[in-house]
Amino acid sequence: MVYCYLCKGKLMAETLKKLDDLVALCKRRGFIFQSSDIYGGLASCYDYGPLGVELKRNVKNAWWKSVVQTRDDMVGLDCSILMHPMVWKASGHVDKFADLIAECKKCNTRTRVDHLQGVENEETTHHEQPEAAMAKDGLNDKVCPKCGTTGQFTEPMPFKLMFETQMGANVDDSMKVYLRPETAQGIFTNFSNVLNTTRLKLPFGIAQIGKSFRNEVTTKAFIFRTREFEQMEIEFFCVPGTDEQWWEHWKNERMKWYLDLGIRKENLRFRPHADDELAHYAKACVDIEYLFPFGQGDWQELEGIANRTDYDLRQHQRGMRSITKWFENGRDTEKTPLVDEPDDWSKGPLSYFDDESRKRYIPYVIEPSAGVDRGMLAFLVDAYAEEEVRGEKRNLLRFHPSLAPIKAAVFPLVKKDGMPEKARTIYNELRQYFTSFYDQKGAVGRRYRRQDEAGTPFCITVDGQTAEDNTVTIRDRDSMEQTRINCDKLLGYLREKLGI
RNA sequence: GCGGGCGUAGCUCAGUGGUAGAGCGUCACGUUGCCAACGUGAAUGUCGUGAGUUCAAGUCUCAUCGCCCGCUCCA
Repeated sequence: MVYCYLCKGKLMAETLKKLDDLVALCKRRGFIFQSSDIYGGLASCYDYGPLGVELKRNVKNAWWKSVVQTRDDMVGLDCSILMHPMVWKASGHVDKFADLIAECKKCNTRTRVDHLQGVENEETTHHEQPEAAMAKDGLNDKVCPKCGTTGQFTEPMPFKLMFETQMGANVDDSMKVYLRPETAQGIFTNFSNVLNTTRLKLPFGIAQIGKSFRNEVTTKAFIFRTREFEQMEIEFFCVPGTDEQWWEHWKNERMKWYLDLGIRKENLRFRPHADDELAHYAKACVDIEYLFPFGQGDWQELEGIANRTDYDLRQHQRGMRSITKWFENGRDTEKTPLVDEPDDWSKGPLSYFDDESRKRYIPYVIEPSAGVDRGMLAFLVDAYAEEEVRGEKRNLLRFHPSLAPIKAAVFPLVKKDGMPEKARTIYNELRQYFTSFYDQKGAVGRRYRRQDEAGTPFCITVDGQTAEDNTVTIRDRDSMEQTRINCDKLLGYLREKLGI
């Protein structure tokens, strides 16, 4: 009858059927608000409210603890959002994030030019030659994937997928810079810094959590795909040849993380990328997907685990050597080509010297890259439940204790006989160890239900018996059952149950 | 960007050209003896925004912003 996040016991209650119900709850309880709400909102931007910010922080902390604090082979990093524009040239984003899109005049469907199927040639519309792709003639033999009409396309138009801004207050003398479209590149550019300061040896990884920005063509479904979003990324550097086993390692580690935090197994799956779907840098990639309640139910990516090989470090070696060219081109990043890779690239400035094999090489990289916001959405969706209790509906969020925004709420049963004072004393002690909440207003039943909707695992109630034997009741969110415990043992009991 | 739906109190929604509403929630006081109790009272509205038509617009028209669904897109 009772669902248990530890044993994955059967869930009797109704789960979330449509996103709307969750959106309403998020607003009602202060998890997530529309950005700039009083101005009519700004599309696909969201703000995290009092409960949401706690949940989001808990998600990030759980990740950090899992991949950094409890491992010997991982360290953390926090890079700036603005980076040297040539970073994005080297990574390929400046070129690849300027997609060309053409619109079918017949059905108004927009399609990426390089995705259009034609009669012949496969690479003519590749990004390296935007001018060639721009030629409208090149689309005359292309077929619209929607309506099947041939050659009825508008001029290809470039889509800028990176946010641009200027650095320097003097507009005439300012430089175009980009808001990072991923946190990964900050890790690559600090690879040698970390190597030189930590005495780490391969294999080791660097983790980072932070905001990234992408001008997505379309956004989707509440906080699932937004243009400003937060990432949790790992770049795990390993000896070439061991990359496949480390890829397997991280695949399993990351899936386990979601399961350990209470997401139901049947709502998670791996989805390997097909060869033609792989990004330009990747040798292999698998997504961890969650069954979201968009529409009729939709498997969508939570996280991708990619084998990036030695692509990025090699690219940055080229980028480093292209800086002179960049100055010569008047700091025009788009017009500065990367210099060619020398023959001895494996001994370059971002290479690694292996003491055991006495060899120098560029490490391979496994990248588990997760979206904080969409992960949070998955935790919310999976925790959402509606139950019927004595003919009344009970809404609750069955968060794993370590994710719950509030760990414990403390109530006096009624507002008299010294109960509020005792309850406050308990509250003041608990709040030093974890987020706690005090409430004395209205009927105790109502207070319990309010905490159910916030996902608070435990409610502690001071009642008439407390004055006699110093015991209080602990009410469990999921089972609604109460147990009595001595106040002296309360903190220890809760810390054990909460894993804190 | 296309097509469909929607936007009225914190939430869910009613209101088809003539005084801005309900339920729930919130707050105060009273009551209280463990699951959204009860009584009394109270606060809360740019009717998404801006124009237009009209004696009169939440209601009709146009534009615009936002959300949901389906496409498209998601290196």
